[in-house]
Amino acid sequence: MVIHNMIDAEKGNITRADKRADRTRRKLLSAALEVFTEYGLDATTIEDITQRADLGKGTFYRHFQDKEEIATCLVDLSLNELLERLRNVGKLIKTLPEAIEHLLDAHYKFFLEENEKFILLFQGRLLVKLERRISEKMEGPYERYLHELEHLLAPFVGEKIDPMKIRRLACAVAGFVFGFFSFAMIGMEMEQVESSIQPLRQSFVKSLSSFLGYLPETGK
Amino acid sequence: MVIHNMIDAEKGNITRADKRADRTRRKLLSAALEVFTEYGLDATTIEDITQRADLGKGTFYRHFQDKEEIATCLVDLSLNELLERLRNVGKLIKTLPEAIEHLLDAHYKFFLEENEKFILLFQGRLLVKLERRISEKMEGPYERYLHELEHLLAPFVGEKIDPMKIRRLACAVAGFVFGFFSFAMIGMEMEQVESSIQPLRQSFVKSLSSFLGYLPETGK
Amino acid sequence: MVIHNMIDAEKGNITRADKRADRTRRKLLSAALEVFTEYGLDATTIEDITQRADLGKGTFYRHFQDKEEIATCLVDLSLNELLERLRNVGKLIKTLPEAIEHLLDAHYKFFLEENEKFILLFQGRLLVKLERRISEKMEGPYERYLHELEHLLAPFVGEKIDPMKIRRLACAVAGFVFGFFSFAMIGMEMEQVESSIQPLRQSFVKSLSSFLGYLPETGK
Amino acid sequence: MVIHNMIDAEKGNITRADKRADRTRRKLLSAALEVFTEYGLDATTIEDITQRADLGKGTFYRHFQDKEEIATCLVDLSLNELLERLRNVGKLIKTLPEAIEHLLDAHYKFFLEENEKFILLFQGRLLVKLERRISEKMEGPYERYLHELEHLLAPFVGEKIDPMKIRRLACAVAGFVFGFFSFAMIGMEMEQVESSIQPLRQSFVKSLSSFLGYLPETGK
DNA sequence: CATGAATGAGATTTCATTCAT
DNA sequence: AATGAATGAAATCTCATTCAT
Repeated sequence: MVIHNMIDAEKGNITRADKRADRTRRKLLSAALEVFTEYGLDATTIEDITQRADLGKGTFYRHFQDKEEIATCLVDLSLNELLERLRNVGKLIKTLPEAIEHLLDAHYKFFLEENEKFILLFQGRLLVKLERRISEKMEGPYERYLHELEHLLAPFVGEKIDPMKIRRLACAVAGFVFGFFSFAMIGMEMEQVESSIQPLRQSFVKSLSSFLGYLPETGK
Repeated sequence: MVIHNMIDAEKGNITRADKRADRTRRKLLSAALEVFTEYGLDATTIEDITQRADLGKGTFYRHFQDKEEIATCLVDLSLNELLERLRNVGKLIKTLPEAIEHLLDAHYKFFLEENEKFILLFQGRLLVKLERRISEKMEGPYERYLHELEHLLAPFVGEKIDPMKIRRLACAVAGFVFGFFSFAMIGMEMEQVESSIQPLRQSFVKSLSSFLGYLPETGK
Repeated sequence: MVIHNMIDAEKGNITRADKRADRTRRKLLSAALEVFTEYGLDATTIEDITQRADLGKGTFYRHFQDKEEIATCLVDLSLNELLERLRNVGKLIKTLPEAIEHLLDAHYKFFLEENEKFILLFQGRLLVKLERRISEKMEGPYERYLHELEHLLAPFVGEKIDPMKIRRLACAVAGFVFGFFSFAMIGMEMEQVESSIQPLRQSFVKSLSSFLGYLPETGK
Repeated sequence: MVIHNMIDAEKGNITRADKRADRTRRKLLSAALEVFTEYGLDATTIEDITQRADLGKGTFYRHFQDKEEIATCLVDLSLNELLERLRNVGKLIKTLPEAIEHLLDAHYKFFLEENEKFILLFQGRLLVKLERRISEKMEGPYERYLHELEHLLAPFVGEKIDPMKIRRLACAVAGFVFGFFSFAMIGMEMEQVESSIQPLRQSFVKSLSSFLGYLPETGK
């Protein structure tokens, strides 16, 4: 640590080396997302990742401890991105059906646009219940995601509502979108998936709203 | 197969050796289901399976080519079991809502009773989109399952209905149950899952029925 | 486990497979001793060992967890062999000088005959103070060896003697033989080592005896 | 080395850069001694050294070719330090027992005061017999050390004495101190080691003196 | 038919060394 | 002169698969 760098550090400056390392880290993450989607989390080797990133094998270990860590990191990033969209309510939302509709919309748009991230999240979901060691790190993000879903729905539900009911609602929303997508991907082409979800979404919104005791007349 | 056995076979006799082999095969399948559920399909080794089955490692290869084969076999068996229940309509069903309700019921009862099989099927689902090599064998059963779902729903839908709509319906049913379960398993205890799905199911039935243009008054 | 084997097990029989495994284990141990002596504990790779033993790389891991384990095992075996010789007092020993002489003799004969084992034990000695993780397993044998030395010397020392003094004596005996050998091996040819230790031994015996307050006249 | 520095060098000047480089080199040596003692020569990585020295990894290679070189360098420095003490005879020494006593004293004081250096020298000793590649560089210092020991002892021994006997004596002195320390470190606390060597030393002096035919009466 | 010891291909992981800054 | 990110050779280790018994 020469004085020059110390000054940098004090200033909170980012050195050139830091920038380079950051670029490398991003290259690894993006390569990993690609190959995880193509070959599957388990089937992917570290070398698959570094080769795709056009980096040396050893470089991976400078940035991540193991495959698990990069996977958890990607799941976290992807869920954050998804949550960002969920939070980002464009038009004014006043009623519960509107809220549910927005959440479903945001999900399926995200999954359609970021197909790779959907596949990653779907795979990550699976690991949560298996391999105890991983789930500790991995379960966190999904828990957080579910909580946030509840948090986004809560304001549109009467305060007297059983919190358990909101949790069910959140599971239903998340489960429906993930599940439908996962099966639609077997039975249909990508374009069909897109056009299929639209009409289903509407009836799903209605049924979930009424499940929470929503009466269209009153708006509550 | 010595000549002795061939003669037996010709006679249609089942030798003692055959019975023993069959018992061994079943032990392997049941052990595999257990460990696949505990450690995950990929993380499970052949030795995990044979150890759980209290058999020698070599024995595995006498009955299955590799892990893939036993996994596909288990998926197939489990889906058959599920389909058996779906087909097995107890009470008289006349309307579409009744049909959907029955399917949802049968699914979630199966998943609750046979939790291990749900986890297996969920894992298998995943592989279909990944690891090209496996999916060839694995995709079949899921396709068949989806077809059968459509087949079971078709009679309750007007003939003029777009077949695509039925496919969507099947995906929605399958997706909803799989997805809801998968998320419910993070957010709730097993007993809560059970009590949670009940009320949701009803509103889901309604929304899917209306999606297919079902009018309660007419019963069509 | 077929009935046949169960009977074997009950009888305490050793199956043919067991015998084969045992032969392999011994091959590994003997190969490891060789290469550890030639290249050094640290410089030796697992493959060096298996190649020397003319076995597959994987075979090593059937029998030992890692290099550490096989090294500790060898140290243990070698120390046992050495201790066996120490215990095995041929001629009648009545006085302390005779006892010390016997111990020194037994040591240096062992080291001359089993040069490889000396080098191994010397290397192992080193590890005890380093790499905490290893020392836990490795320290045991050397402790035991030191204790046994004390145990062998005790009867020839008056009971009133401070136990600390016996410990010092044991350290002196062990230290002298190990140390002298280690330096003699730099400065001399093997034959010279042999002829060198003889005269030194005698004066060493005398000095150690007198250190413990032994008076030649009284025999105590 | 830019021209500017060359001119300085010609002038015999020491530039600021030179001083800085020297400080860095010393930091590396002292860090290496520490970690070699803690983790062992082989287990230590270059990064362990530079991290301890709070320097960049690349800096190491500016000062030393590899781990071997810094290790050999440290062994050499430590042996020089030890030899310096051996040469530095405080009080007048006239007889062989006095000479031996002084040498033993100097050794064990050095080892007690500079415990790290003892561990290093002990490790280095080991490498001499192993790892052919290293020993070439490493053997030198130990040879030199042994020679110097002989050289220091020679004047107190009759000229007619077989030079082989002196070599044995040197080996015995070095071996005893190294060996005793190494075992004492297992069996005792550091303070005990200190108090233990004192009485042993005296009887050892006597035995070695008489081994060389020294008769107390004559002083020769 | 059942066994489990042996195998080696291939994955993970470490670390000495280089090099652009 | 000092740095530390990147590298890939070489080590460790796992596990599907074979095969003699």
